[in-house]
Amino acid sequence: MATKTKNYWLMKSEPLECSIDDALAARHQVVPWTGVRNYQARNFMRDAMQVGDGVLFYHSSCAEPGIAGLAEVASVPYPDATQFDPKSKYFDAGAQRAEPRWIHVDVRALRKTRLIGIGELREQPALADMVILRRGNRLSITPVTAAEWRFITTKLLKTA
DNA sequence: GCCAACGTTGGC
DNA sequence: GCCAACGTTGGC
Repeated sequence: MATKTKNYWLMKSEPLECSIDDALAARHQVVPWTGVRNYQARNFMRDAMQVGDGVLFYHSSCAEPGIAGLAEVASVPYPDATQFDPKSKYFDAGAQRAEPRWIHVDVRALRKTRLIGIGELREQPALADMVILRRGNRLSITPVTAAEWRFITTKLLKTA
């Protein structure tokens, strides 16, 4: 069986909900990536992610948006329990247990990094084509190229 | 709080 | 299937 190439992702989290510190403090540093309610983002998790893929842990909707840590995909895709919980803000009345609509993976935080703000990311010619930086981008999970990953984790983070 | 951009919904 | 209205995202 052929081993697939490792892929890379940027995953947004609101730090008030789950910051990189929260993730590092979790049991085994693993958090279930619940609450994604966008089909494109779901499809990345369901169809393309593999255990061990690299993840840029990004803080969004906060005072200092940017990359805050490194993580990895830690599980295969499985149904998001919050879709069935009427008390959850992610409850989806249309989701059927027999055919779950929302699927997610677990993410393991590896380490906190210095905060690489969105402004700094935009300054890098090497990152000019990053999906996250595209005009109007709102996707909470976006693919990162191997070259972008290498640039960020070696060049931008070499002293961190 | 503003608002551009985008996804979803639902009437037709 | 079209598309206007509406809701959400997320940086600023």
